[in-house]
Amino acid sequence: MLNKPSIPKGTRDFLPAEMAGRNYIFQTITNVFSLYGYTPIETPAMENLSTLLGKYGEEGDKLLFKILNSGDFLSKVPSGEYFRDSNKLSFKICEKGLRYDLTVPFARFVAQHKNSLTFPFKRYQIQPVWRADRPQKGRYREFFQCDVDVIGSNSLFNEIELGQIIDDVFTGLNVSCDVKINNRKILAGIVDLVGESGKFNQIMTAIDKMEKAGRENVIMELRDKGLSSESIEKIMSFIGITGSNKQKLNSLISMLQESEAGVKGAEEVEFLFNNLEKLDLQNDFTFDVALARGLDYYTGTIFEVKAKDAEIGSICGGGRYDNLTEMFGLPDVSGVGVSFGADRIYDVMIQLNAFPRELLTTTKLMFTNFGEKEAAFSLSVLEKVRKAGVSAELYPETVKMKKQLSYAHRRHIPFVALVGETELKEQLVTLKNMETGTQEKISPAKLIEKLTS
RNA sequence: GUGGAUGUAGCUCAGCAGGUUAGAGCGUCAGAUUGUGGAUCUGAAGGUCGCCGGUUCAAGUCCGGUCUUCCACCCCA
Repeated sequence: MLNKPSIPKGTRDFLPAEMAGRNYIFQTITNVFSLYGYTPIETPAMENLSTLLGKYGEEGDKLLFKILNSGDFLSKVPSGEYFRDSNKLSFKICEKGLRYDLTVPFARFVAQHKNSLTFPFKRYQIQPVWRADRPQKGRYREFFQCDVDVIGSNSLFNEIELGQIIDDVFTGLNVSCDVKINNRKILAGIVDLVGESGKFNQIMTAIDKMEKAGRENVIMELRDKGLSSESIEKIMSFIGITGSNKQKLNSLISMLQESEAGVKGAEEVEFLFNNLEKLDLQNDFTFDVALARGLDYYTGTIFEVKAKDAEIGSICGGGRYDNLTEMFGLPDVSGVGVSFGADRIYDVMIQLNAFPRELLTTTKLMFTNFGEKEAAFSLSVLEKVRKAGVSAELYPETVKMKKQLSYAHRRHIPFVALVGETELKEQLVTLKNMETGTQEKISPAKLIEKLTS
């Protein structure tokens, strides 16, 4: 029995119409990346599991796709306990995994190739990543990330540049966004002042839900995690701060006086905003104390971008990581970068109808096919048209005009050249404008002139 | 990973309390004096009712399982 063809949960095929949109996004993004001097790299789809594990937090480890060892993978596993714990067993029989993001493989790449790189190293990387998450709208198991990172520089000018890149990309894509910025040092300072440093990660994931779940739920979650009422109240007084970016920063700096890290973080954010303000940015940049982000490796600035007019999670996110390459044997190299989620950006742009109409057009001119002799003449004109840089094609079969024109119509081909018996005799073509419906009989030279002007 | 929904023609959905040939709209294809699309009219094709199993004389309709998609949680692009 033949089963219906299918693909794994959370993966997708892309039709030509979808690829047009996706490539438009990739092109816009790469153009911006190279405009700022970033160069591309690629890394393998799979990494050694040891490279991936322990970088994304407990939750992240669970979401890694593991790859079963080849050959007789059970032969080396001691019998007994391993066969009662599938999680434990999985690490025994899987040495490789699919990458979960592009940042960790990048850190590995930098540590591995440090001698061939020039620092500060600016790279971009556009490749798919995989997460064994349960799929939902805007959440896939295979999706593309477009990463830009600078590594080997502590300067906050890198952060400013990333802010500009974010602004340029989304302006170019015609999607208006809220760009939220915070700094992990501020959060560390807060947790420190509260005296709950041991619960840093737990507190992070709780307060990250401020916007989505609301104040009450965050308080409840913190209580569930064993924080005292005083601690909770103190935390809430920090993350509940309101006002303009400047006002929030000012009050925060005074509240954080006792924490060196906290003040440092606030000053970094202040520096960032002071500089961003001077730039001509199209999107909204706001300082959000409740922005935490789940990934373990962030240590400084963190970014998160949401589309203003669409219901979907974040479409871009990132931050600074001071110790990631250290895990691969290269200490004291700080990096910062952001990742654009191409698939979600695509979904947003579909929702907002933000794709330019011309995307649908692949061929500008189609020659109709009236018969062998006429088509042969069309072929000679076609050659010249293409040499002039106009994408054009000949309808391959001699079928009814109705069918040929309807084909052109459906493919959004804007011009059709009708070459029939009379045109062949006169060595002319009838150029039809498919939008207005008007047509005129002109020479091949004139045709090219019209289409290239 | 936890909890909850969904699944009927290419698409969006109907299908009355289980009962004979499963419907509509849109789309597709073919025609409306043989060189003209997007409008109209006529007609046609197209469905293992997600899949497997069970209950029943009888299941798209009930039950169980499974897969998919979606929603919440978790987390994130």
